[in-house]
Amino acid sequence: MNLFAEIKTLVLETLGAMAAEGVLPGDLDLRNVAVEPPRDPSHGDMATNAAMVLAKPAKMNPRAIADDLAARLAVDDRIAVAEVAGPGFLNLRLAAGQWQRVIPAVMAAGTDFGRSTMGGGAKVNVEYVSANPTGPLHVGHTRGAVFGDALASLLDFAGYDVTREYYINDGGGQVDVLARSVYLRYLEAHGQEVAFPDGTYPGDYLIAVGQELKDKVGDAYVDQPEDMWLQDVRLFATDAMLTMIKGDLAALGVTMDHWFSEKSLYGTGLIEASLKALDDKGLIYRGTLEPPKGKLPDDWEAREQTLFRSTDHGDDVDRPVQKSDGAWTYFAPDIAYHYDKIERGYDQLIDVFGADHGGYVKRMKAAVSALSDGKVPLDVKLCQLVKLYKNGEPFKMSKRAGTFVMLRDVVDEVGRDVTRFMMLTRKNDASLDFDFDKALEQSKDNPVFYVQYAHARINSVKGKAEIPSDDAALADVDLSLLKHEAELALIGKIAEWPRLLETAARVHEPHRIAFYLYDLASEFHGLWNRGKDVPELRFLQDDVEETRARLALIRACQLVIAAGLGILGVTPMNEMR
RNA sequence: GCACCCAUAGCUCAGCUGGAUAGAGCGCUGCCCUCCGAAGGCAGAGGUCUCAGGUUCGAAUCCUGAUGGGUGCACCA
Repeated sequence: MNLFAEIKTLVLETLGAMAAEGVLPGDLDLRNVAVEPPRDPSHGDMATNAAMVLAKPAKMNPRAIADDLAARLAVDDRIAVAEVAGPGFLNLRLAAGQWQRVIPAVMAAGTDFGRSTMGGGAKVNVEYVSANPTGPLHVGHTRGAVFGDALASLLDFAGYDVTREYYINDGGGQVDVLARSVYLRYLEAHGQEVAFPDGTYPGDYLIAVGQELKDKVGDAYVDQPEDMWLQDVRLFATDAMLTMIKGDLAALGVTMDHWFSEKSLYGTGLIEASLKALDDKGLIYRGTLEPPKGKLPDDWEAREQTLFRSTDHGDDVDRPVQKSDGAWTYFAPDIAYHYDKIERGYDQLIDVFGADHGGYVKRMKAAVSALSDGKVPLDVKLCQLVKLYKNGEPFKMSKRAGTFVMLRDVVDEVGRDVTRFMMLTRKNDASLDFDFDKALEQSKDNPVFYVQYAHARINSVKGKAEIPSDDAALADVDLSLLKHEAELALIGKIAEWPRLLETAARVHEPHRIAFYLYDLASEFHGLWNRGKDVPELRFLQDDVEETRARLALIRACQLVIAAGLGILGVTPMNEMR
């Protein structure tokens, strides 16, 4: 149940009736008509801008429309008062008992309350993480992993058919580097002294892989030429890295539906097919790019290449798909990969990248637009970097010194739930400060704790109640007993959930859920605190019926918290002592 | 030089795709804490939403330009 949607439907139907009677023109665009909570509660329960939005196209005075609409809406049982304010706002006050209806609706739906059909089962592919298979995941990947995973869950909750996907960059030169690095560790396992020249990965995590390679092949590759072992070691090493990455993701609670290998694009004709699809649209040509403006790279020289006319689809310059020696650029397999996604029948594509990949957004969108004839939208979400702190002091990390903070380090330190929630306490395109100490602090300034605490506290109250407090026992409470302004404020917040969820899903912003949960928890704690000064507001009363009504209220609150945390991938806590 | 992202309270940030008197936490000031969980509570001060134009009934939100910060910019993945 979504009260806002219900009332909006009522408004739209009423406008339709007015059009049918000739009071309003028949061909009005109603898409901008909104029914929203007013910023100032004294304005009523809901407000609609209908009269103001329609005044101009209808060539009518907004107040005239509003007056007529108000009179008609007031007839409905659910509306107590409809009054025109300001230039033509229509403020609605709902009849007694309307808000309270949300509570049995939550109780009946449980943590499925707020599930939406807005997605209509449309197929959406969310690609995230996609880190190179050359080492364990670090903090930067962690944010992308949490963001992508929560976004996928959010879309699922909103009625989309979601696929979570990881693109394995196992086709390029960096896996050769990985293989050589593992080979050095392999020699080391055989007792040789080795040095790690520039362009190899010196990380300790490869020691075990070198040992495993030794266990598998013995000394067969020792002192052998590279072309004899490279191919096999490459396979062995990327497998080991993928196992490691999957383990890292599992520690975060992330499970992919599909792992797509870049390597699988080669030799299968997929790259050729995707480029032919572009060629058939006249978007591939041989040409020479203009040198970039500003300062030229020292070794710049004009070269004829095979180019994709991405400027036809919104890019700034055309992009090479083939190097001058005929080999593919990295962009070519990316085109083929997205071509494959389109061919697999997705209605929408979402890519989650690190902010440092912002430069590729336009060309990827151009490719998808061209390949799908503009039919499949691609949304690219960029995640800004995470700055680590400890005790308020910046926690330095340096790639050079190898003191990179890994996903495992974070999860081991603060736990999966805290990691996930904290990663969503900021909009994806804003950088995020992550303080190891604050993340574990049990106080109001720690949003994870504050939300979890609300959930646990509700459990505590239920335990203290001396009457049955399970959901079945609370199914028939007298909701008219919930009438205090502080109780109605909590009910109102609960009622916002379905609406908030759809907004978050529409704009692909899971952080809105984290902020909402904080607000909801805050509303609950506020009601609790009111009970200090106003004993009649305490949840447990001598009067059984009053107690039951309040238990139902806070149970509904608890269920929405659990539903929201579920989307974020955070486990609700029943006890935090 | 170009593109993208960002600019909101002293600090860190929200702001429901254009709505009414711009919000929260921290910090600050004052009061309160024998009470269902005080790992606090209540109240208050604090803003030309970077600047200048524009669009309209109405702009923190959309457009243009400027300033300041971040990121990326021919065959590297």
